[in-house]
Amino acid sequence: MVNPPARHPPVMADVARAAGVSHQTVSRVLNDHPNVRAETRARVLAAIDRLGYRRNLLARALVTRHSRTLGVVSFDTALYGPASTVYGIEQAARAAGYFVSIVSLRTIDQAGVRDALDYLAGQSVDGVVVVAPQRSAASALADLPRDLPAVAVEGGHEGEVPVVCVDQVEGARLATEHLLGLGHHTVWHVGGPSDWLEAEGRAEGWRTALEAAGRPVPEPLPGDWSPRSGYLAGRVLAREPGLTAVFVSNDQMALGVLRAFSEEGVRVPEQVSVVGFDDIPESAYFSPPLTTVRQDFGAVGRSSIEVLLRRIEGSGSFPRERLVVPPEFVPRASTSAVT
Amino acid sequence: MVNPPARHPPVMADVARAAGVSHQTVSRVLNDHPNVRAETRARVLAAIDRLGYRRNLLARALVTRHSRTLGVVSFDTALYGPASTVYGIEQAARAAGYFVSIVSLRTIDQAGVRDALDYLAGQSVDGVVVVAPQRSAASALADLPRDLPAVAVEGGHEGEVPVVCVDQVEGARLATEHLLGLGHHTVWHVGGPSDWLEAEGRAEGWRTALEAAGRPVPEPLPGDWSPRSGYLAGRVLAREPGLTAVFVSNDQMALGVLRAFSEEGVRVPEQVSVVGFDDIPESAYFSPPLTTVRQDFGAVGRSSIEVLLRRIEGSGSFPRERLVVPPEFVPRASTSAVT
DNA sequence: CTCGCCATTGTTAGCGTTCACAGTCATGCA
DNA sequence: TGCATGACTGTGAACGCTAACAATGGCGAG
Repeated sequence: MVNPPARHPPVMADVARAAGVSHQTVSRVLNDHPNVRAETRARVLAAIDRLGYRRNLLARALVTRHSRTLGVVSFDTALYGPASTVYGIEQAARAAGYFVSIVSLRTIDQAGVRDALDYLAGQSVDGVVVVAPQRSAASALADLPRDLPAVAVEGGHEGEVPVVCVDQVEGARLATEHLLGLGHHTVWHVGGPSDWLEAEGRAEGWRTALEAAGRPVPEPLPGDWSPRSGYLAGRVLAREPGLTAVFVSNDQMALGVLRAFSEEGVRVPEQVSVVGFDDIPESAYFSPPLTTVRQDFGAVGRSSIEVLLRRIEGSGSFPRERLVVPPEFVPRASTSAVT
Repeated sequence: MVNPPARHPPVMADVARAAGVSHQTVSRVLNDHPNVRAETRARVLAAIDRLGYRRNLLARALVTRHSRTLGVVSFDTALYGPASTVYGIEQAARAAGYFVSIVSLRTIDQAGVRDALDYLAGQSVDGVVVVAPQRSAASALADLPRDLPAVAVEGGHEGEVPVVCVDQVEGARLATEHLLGLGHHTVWHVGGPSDWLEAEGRAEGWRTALEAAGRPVPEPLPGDWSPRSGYLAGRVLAREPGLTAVFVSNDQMALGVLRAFSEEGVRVPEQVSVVGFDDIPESAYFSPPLTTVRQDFGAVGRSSIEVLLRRIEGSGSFPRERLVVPPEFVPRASTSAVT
């Protein structure tokens, strides 16, 4: 007795033989083609079930030219922001029936992003999401393969690539106006790395809010997102006479500022009010609990996939797009009115 | 004049024509086959370069039966631990020339893990890494498709699947012995969710250390990794007479404990010493900076890929494997000797 | 001088699917 | 009764690559 189709997992032809139909009919059943007799369909499904057949997506992708895989390029996904964004993207993509292939960059620069995109293109992804918060990364998107649908998250508006982002400027404005509303004469700022678009947007929102209120704009202190850089900035700020309010560009640095203030005997919020940005899970338990601005990473992920799939599945060209997700102000105990 | 191979990107046959050789020779050049004349190789490479040819990995995978893609299944990659682990895995996999396709589970249970594995198997991944810190997830690995190489990270020792993990028991022992060494009579414990293997290991290490020293073992307080649950536990602990030392199962909960102590007027480390676990980037800037136990997620990622690739690329069977990465004790300011 | 070997190259046949195009058969209508 | 119609099914040819084998030609050994 000849060994049937042992060794390898069953293929469509095996199912066809078992069901007494042609492989094409099996394909039709699998693809929900309408013109299949109910009885035939049942027989095929039974055979599929009996043999434990699973369709080979590689072969399918080869002929359809669609891999149903999306590429994601991101900077250091161990960080809270990128990790949350990628998580949101993955959830949305899988819900839409797409696989997600990820490339996480250790350092970000134009060449790195381009290499990553090349790498993914070689894998025949149907499209890519680039979490490109740095100016240098954003510019790598400008010379993207013409036929590879892409969307940038938190990116700049270079080229034709659509962008999904949280309104950083608005978030910073909310934070700054909150502080001004509490009676603070002006607000100091600890910024993020200069080539990050998010840092830029937050600084811009802070500055505009101050200018709109006709207040002096202090020289911002530099930071690199790390608690340590916030701590260093905090040491400096603690010695600044007349300081009553600080807007820090992210929560981790704000933690460093709080730590420095605590060491220097500056009481928060009694003497100085502090606002952060991001609302990481820890912020509500800082000492004191940190007033901050929350970003809805889930919404960003969902929107970016939505935009991307529209370009992949829809045909024709699309207008330059820029989708802005609103931030949410989260008041806590690190801010108070001037007495 | 006939339009050469426009429209679609060039394929191997186009390169062959351009170089005046057969497609098989092009294939040989691409695969570094030795028997190709240097001059021919150069001509082919020139043609590849000129046409901008990129080999279609899908077609290659179809015939070689190797996709050079690894699947990663993980629980909520927005969390620090899983995010760091997945980051390490991705770095190691890409360095080895593999793509990484990720499935991030919102909730974890046996069915979820099995579905994820099915999903990935359907994509013809060459192997999977399961970041399965829960008992329920680990058991889903027991009935894995026989022919799909797999490795569990932080998993149990069910089935034949090799495991890579940080030595949680040892880490907890280090933390507990550190506290006992400072003169504390006993150490309280805030634990993680009961079905997490990491929580279990940490509780075990804590308990054994106490028992080995002949000290009383207080009833551990329950937690769910969140700062909030740590805070709630902290409220209870603050009222515990005679309490001088607490080992908290992760840094986020430790933050909650610190917050509760601060609110209740319990001074750390003067009155109570606190030790966490994980060493998240924020820990060094808590008030006070947190003594904790660091896990080397990069090493875990590298090791898991190493083990997995050995099974994919090597042939034959392998012994049941369990690779343990040592933790590192990080002393900071939240612990001090009993006065 | 002839044979066999080896380096090099080409030819053919898949991998497992979908697509395009034919068939077959029952039905409805003239 | 004949024939167009539409529902259903089958056949062959891609998709772009690698594997297996065949063919070619140059060279040294016998």
